[in-house]
Amino acid sequence: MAEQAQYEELVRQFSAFGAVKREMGRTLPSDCPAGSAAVLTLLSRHGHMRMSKLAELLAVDMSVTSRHVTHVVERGWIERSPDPADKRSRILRLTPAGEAQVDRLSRCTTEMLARRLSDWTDDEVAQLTRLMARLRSCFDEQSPRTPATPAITQ
Amino acid sequence: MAEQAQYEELVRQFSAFGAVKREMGRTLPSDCPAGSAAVLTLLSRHGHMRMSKLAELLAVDMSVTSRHVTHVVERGWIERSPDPADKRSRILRLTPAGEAQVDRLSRCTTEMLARRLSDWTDDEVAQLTRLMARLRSCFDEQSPRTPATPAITQ
DNA sequence: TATTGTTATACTCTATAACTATA
DNA sequence: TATAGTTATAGAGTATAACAATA
Repeated sequence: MAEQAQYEELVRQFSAFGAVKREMGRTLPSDCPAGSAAVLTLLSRHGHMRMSKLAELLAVDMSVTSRHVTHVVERGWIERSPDPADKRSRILRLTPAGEAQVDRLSRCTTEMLARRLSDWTDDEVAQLTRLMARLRSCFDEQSPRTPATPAITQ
Repeated sequence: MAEQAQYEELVRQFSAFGAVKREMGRTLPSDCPAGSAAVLTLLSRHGHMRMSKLAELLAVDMSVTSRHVTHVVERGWIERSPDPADKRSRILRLTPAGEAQVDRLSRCTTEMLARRLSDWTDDEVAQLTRLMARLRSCFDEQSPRTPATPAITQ
């Protein structure tokens, strides 16, 4: 349990993080904004899934997910096929072109981070990653935005 | 210098951080969105300053700063007076009502963080704060958005 | 001419609510 | 009735460019 001044400083860093996000965004291809990149990355990492699952991983409303997915489908990077088991659902899956795009994105962001964080050690990068992951998990739990399906752990 | 897989994981956390930001935003008063809160916090921390300085601290374009400031001025939280030394400039200063609002915001976000991070130690909070500050500094330097005034260190 | 700041316009991301189709 | 997904609408945040006033 930390003190008020510490929390205020943390909030300040949260706010300033926007600049990092925007700078990351500038390195992305112009036809692949951050929302699309997130969709592709998650599908690459977790494999095919339904809209609702993707919305949960993105931690945004399904209406938002739907728009991102439409954008990505229009570019041929993922396919959206009906789920035979439940005709309301649609299964999302990366196309070969989508996998190529994921590679491009990965190279793109990796190079930029390698440049920006050239004086960070492996361990420092890992620490930041771990702390941010933990932070997110603390904001996931007991959220008013908890999805219908309770306690999905991967 | 870290490896590609590590960077990809870090990028994933960057992307997911949006959920934290949005949850933070939900605790703010409805007439004080994140942009306004950032303006107030920076003025409280650094004292009165000009638009250009505030834009630099916010790390956004001055046009964006101008809109946020207008919103905050309209609510009576800061005053925007002409700079006698340079009639193009305007000096921004918290009003007493603004200071009260800063206190409200601080209590608000502090309580929320104390609730969310109840099982974090002081040291862990400090670590995350430090790493995020360093991250930001790595993205500030040599940025294409470097402001006209070179190397302002507080 | 260059700089400070404002405004107009456009784009991205997000949520809420209304809707369709299926369970 | 309830759930999966889409679409319409609205709001916040941002950047670029054109502009006014001053240096």
